[in-house]
Amino acid sequence: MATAKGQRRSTIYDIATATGTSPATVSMVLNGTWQRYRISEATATRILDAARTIGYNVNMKARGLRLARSGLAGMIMPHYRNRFFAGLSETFEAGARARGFCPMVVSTQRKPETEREVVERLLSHQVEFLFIVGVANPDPLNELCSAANIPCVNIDLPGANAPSVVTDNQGGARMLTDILLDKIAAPDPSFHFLGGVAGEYATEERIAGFSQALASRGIALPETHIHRCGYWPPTARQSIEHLHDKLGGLPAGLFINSITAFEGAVQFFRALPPQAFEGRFIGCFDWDPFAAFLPFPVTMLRQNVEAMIEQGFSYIENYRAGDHPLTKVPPQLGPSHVKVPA
Amino acid sequence: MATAKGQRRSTIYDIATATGTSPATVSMVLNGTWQRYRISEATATRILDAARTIGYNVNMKARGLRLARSGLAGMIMPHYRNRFFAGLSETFEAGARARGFCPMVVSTQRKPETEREVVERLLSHQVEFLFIVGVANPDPLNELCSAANIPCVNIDLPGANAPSVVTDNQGGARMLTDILLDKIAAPDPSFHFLGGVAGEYATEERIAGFSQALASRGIALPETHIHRCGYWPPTARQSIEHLHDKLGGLPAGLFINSITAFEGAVQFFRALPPQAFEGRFIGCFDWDPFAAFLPFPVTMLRQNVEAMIEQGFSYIENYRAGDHPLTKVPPQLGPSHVKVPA
DNA sequence: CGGCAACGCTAAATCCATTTAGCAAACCGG
DNA sequence: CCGGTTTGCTAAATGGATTTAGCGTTGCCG
Repeated sequence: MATAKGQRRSTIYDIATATGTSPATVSMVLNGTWQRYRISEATATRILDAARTIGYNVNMKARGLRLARSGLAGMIMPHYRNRFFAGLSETFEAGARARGFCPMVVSTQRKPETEREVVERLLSHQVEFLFIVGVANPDPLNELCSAANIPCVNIDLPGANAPSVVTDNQGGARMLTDILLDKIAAPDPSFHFLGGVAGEYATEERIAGFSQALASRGIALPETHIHRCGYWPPTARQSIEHLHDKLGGLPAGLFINSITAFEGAVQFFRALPPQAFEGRFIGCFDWDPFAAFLPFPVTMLRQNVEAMIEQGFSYIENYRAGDHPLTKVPPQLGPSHVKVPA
Repeated sequence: MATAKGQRRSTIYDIATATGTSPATVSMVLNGTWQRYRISEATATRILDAARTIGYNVNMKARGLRLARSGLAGMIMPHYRNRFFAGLSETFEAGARARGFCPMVVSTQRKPETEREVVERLLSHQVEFLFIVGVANPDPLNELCSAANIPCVNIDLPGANAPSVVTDNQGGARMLTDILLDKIAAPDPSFHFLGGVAGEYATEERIAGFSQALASRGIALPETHIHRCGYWPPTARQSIEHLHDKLGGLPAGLFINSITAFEGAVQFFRALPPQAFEGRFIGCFDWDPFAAFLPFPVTMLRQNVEAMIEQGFSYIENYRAGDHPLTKVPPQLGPSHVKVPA
């Protein structure tokens, strides 16, 4: 890296020399603790002026080393390519800044090896706490944190070894399914579930909620109505296409497990004529501003990003090692639901 | 729970004590430079083992302080709420990691004051270089960097005081307009431009390209066809609504300046019947997977995020103070264009 | 006028990792 | 068996900010 070999960045020693004082005095003045140490106002002003004119900026490396406080707040997450994750990181950043930290958010593309490496890096940079978002298996990462004695919380996917905050997947799925059911006139509608990974926490929780809502209205849910086709859009597309061909049309109710699977479904839907959607109702457990305006009725759930992050900070602030509670935050109806005309 | 000592994090001194060696030896072994310093293999293995069992992790604060190299790569950007910005940060992160840095991306919500504060913070954490993305006025930020002697590049919006990488807005707009023109049968179609801010770099460049494409086919472009209604969706919505009412329908060609303005337009479009779009062609200077599947024909341009970031790194790697080139990266047609049937 | 406090500031230790200079012991050739 | 080299390691300085202990003055009281 061909960094211009110019002049060194200025230090408190430079200021001390320039003002004929000592580094200790400069430090006290710049920290605002000078009154406590009986530095005269004249000296303080002189130092402050000098600092301003040479454009001094603390070296957090040195400061952090001395104080064992880095001022860094860490977060890892899969990516930023949907509103849920984008919202989580922006809310986290705002929260961290409000609390006097510098946020450090790194995306890991859902690769366990990258996740591990990034966590190790963040810990070696001495982040003071860590939010772990959307990680399939947070346990090894939680372990790294507790070995380093750094508080952490899991967001979106829970773990047994750290406090966790997740969306109320089951309750949300029940709510979404009930909304779809309310719209449907047919007596015994066929409902299908699309997307997600077998055995994965969020998927199974949502299937449970979906199933409960159907059961409470006496609607059967054969295992064949559940299509855990993953999250990758092309796979989801293929899956819905197969289903459509088999049924000779769309099912009356379709519950789509995530915005990513929805992206795949939309790619198939656009080939269908408008009447293919008559009497059919689609729900998606996620929200996106454009998806909300597609040419067929979709009810979207928005996960309560703000509440989730707030709860995460609250866990960090009241951190007790060995105590691993789990909070489930209810999702909300997406803006589209409100605006869609009946 | 591999922590031997519950409280403090372990240091090379701990390892030295545990293995009956000196901190210097430990440092050499852990850095892999021990062969060069003639440390015996037996000692090296002993130290490595000890490091592993107590779960040692370098303190980058101390290391960075000594080496004047933090290992941190900084980036600031407005937000992550669209594919362009999300793509920029993910590509940046991958590039930084590939080069051995720990990426530090912070969003600033387009607030100049936050931008300034965040840059100061990143500098005080000694980032080794800084990518400045989508900042209306990068000059004061570039100045902060050069005062701290830290290389920086501007991405998306250029500045006169640092190397800059932007999309070829003018060329891209010309290309997009030409595509729309090719589709239109009418002899003298009316073309409108929607979105963006008067005087803003990208907006004016795109208007210039738009205007050139029209001019080269002899199509008039009165100033009243250009609607710089900002980026906020509700304003864009209102603007397109007014236009529609005035014209008694949509214009033959509509060039929308950004995905955000497009979001507003879509909110209005959905109230229109399908035939309102017959013979009308819409282009958007941005790409989104859902927007690409709306029920009317949209041609979307995808900015070449990968090439932009690569060019940014190349500027950093060949950094020469005082040299401030500008690269314009051509955008590409969004995936939707390819798939849309004629 | 001696003693003590208040005042205004500084020296030096500390945080942890890196690296140069160099020490003691083993070893070798003659 | 002595001078010289090699081997294997350590002491100590360094980087920048913080903080405790303390030093020299002046001012005040008795």
